[in-house]
Amino acid sequence: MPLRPFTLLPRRFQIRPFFPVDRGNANSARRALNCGAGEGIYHAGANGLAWRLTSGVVRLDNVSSASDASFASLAVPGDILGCETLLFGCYTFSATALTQCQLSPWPEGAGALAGESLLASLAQAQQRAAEVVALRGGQAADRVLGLIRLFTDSAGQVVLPTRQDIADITDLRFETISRIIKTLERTKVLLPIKVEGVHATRSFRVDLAATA
Amino acid sequence: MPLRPFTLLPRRFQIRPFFPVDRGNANSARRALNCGAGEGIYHAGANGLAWRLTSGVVRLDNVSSASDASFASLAVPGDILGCETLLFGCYTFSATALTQCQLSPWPEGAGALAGESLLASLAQAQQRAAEVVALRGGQAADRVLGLIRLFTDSAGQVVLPTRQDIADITDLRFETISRIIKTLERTKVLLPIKVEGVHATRSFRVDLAATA
DNA sequence: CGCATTTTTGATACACGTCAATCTCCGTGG
DNA sequence: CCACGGAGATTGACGTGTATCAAAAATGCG
Repeated sequence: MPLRPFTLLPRRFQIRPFFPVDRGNANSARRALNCGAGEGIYHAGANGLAWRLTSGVVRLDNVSSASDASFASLAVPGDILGCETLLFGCYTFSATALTQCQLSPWPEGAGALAGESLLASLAQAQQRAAEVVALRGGQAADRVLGLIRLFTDSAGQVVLPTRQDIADITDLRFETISRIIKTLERTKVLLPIKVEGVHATRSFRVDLAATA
Repeated sequence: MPLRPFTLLPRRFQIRPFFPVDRGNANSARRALNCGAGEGIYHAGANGLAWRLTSGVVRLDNVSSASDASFASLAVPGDILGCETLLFGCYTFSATALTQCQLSPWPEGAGALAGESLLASLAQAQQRAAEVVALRGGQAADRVLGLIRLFTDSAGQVVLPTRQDIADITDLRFETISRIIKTLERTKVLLPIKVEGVHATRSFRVDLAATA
């Protein structure tokens, strides 16, 4: 029984993202996909294509019961999402865009499944695993800084996901995240900036040198 | 400057495992490899073969400076280790056997690098990442139970790594691990058993039903 | 047996969790 | 254009699960 996009439950008890979108036709057309922050991309148990993430950051969740989701991993540009669907016919995890995202169907071409390309993806997946593990160890402030580093673009700007998403990734509480980010603002590590279409509390200019 | 196997430093500040073994010749022969618990398999920055783990559990570490190692990930039977060496010419992580381990050179055959097999390894790597992430979230006791579940064989017996290794994996302190395991013994979840060649405090019969 | 390593246990401290109130942002409709 | 309402963010007061420090007890090896 699907819930409507907006429910009475606090966010952390909601069925994670809203998945009203039926991409059935779009999928079979093998077109690139654009997702806004917070949007669901696919749901565990469903079937569909595998994707390569070309921009943005995606959150993957284990979905045990229908109404419960727990953070499993992250994907950043270059990573492959949902490749298990090619083997098992359905997705193992649910995927949600944490920032504006672009995805393209994978594998890209006829010969793409062979050799080097796939090997590189495997190495990249193992690298990613280590990075995500690192976001869940050590002092709270260091975890948040690690996540900020992961989300910051080459121009030194960052669009963060909600405090609750950051909390899920780092295994902290959203109140703790809020306190840490406010402290980073006060110490000039984060400078709030205005970005079109993004919640005012989530976009910053980053000065990681100020952490030292 | 390599340290001798036994140093004055407490274990958690040591260069993680001892890597005196030069496997150069054995490697080029592409023979299967056996490792005892605690033994180093390969070291970050070195070059060598990629491996498929056929039995046991392996710990992977990020090695930043020469004398510092931080937990990065786990590998269990079926997982592929060090595949990045085929691309970059050297290992990204250091690998250490947490239990008795068997490894065989990878890829196994001429055609093994193609298609399904590699795809399955990629899916498996992503699955593993989610499991390791789960070991670093939630209450301390639940993390340890999750790790015990991961190490328990089909016969319901388990050989755990040292308290310090468990602590590194779960991002807890070894004193905390010790307390939790002792409590599990007292509540009959873990029943100490004697296993040949294994430290007495590390082998148990497991009764996970007793946790409920 | 004696010593190094690992584990256990106790006392105490603190980082983060919990609960609850308030505030800010932003979309919606009068 | 402004009032309204809901989601998310902030802040404070207080509690607690683990960390920390220290010392003793087990285990295994030479």
